[in-house]
Amino acid sequence: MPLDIGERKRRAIRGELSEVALRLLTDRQFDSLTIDEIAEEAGVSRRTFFRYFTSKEDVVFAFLDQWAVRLGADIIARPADEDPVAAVQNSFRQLTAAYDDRALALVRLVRETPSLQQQERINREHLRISVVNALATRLGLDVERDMRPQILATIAFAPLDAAMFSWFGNRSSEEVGHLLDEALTAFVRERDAMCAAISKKGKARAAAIK
Amino acid sequence: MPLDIGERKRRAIRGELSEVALRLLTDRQFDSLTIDEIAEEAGVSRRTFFRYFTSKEDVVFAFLDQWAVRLGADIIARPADEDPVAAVQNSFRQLTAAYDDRALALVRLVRETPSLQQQERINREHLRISVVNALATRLGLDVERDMRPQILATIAFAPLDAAMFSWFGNRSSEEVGHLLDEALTAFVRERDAMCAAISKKGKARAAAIK
DNA sequence: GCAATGATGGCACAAAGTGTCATAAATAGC
DNA sequence: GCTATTTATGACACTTTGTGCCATCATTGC
Repeated sequence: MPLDIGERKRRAIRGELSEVALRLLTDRQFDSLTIDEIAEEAGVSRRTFFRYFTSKEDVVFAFLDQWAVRLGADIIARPADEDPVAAVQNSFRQLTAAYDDRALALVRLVRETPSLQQQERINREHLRISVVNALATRLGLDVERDMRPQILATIAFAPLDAAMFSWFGNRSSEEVGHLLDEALTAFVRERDAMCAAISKKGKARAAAIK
Repeated sequence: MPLDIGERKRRAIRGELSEVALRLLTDRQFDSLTIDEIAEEAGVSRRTFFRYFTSKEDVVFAFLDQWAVRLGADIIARPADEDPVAAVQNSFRQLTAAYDDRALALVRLVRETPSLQQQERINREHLRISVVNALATRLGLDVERDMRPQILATIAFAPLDAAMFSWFGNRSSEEVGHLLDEALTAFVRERDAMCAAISKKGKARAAAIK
């Protein structure tokens, strides 16, 4: 049974509302748009709006809904012998390829709206949690007791974070794909430097951390 | 001139307000506490409250005010030949040692209050940005153009994130210091595994990421 | 057809957060 | 010590968010 009818309808309305909101926002400040306005334009009541979205911020990110789910699935589906960090990064690359026009509108909004920056953080957190769970599955570890998936996910996400930070920050005019490339390059370089330092200093450094 | 008198006073009032708020919250839900109540208890008007805090969430984290600044300074002050990641982690260790009772009350609140979880995220982000800047200073890099400080900061923060995630999540009853130890152990293990994998597979893996 | 279930709209309401202005307090200059 | 100027506060009104509640309407099953 692929999505019962009710769920389909619900998704459609959510999509409709989010589309209306983004359209109204094309040349405006996020704060200046009220929910009453969105609701009226979409032909529903404000009360109904809040049955589909928990907050005004929520509606802007609606179209990223399924990302976390897909990313997790992709990671699990990767070849079992692939390095975990590489698996995450390759899966994520696929996902960013799906960025569409709405993403660009979104970036402008996020840049100039603190409350949307928060929402973006939540979004990324969801993505991260999804990655953590996927890695735990891959490695056969229990997320509740073992911190390794957490650690690996954070490390694998480092380039993504750097790229996003730049994109939503002072380099929003550049291609996100290009920024990600740059971040991955920096990642590889730092990782290799770190490894080189370790193999040289060895136990001395391990002791220093402790 | 160490802090003009006005700034001192301002800090004192902020501290007072935050203390009152935390006291009122000892056995209550965060949402059930109104700003009117805090203001009245502290003997100021609601309008004045909002001159010291930008939001209700803000007041809970007030006592962490200077952490980011201190952490950044600590990192810069570390021996120049110390490994960057180790420098961050050692500095952070010092900071967590300063966790006091208020931190425990805070954990309970954060656990059961979504809006505080957001604030906590923002807090951690500030900490991270502070680390990024400190690392850039240390390495003589420009944060605007070079992503390496970002990458390094994220990697160095991985154990912290893991520890915090557990602490604010399902292991809030344990010592945060202990959780951090555990995270650092996991970090070292994964880092070493990563390095070992690289030195073995070498270029094959670098190509796979690309 | 009819009953039950669920979605919607309208209303009222609490609370957050902001603009504005009058007043009180602190500070500087003389 | 007195006045002028700046700065913090309080009071009030206002917009908006988000929620509880209930009557109404549509959908579905029988």
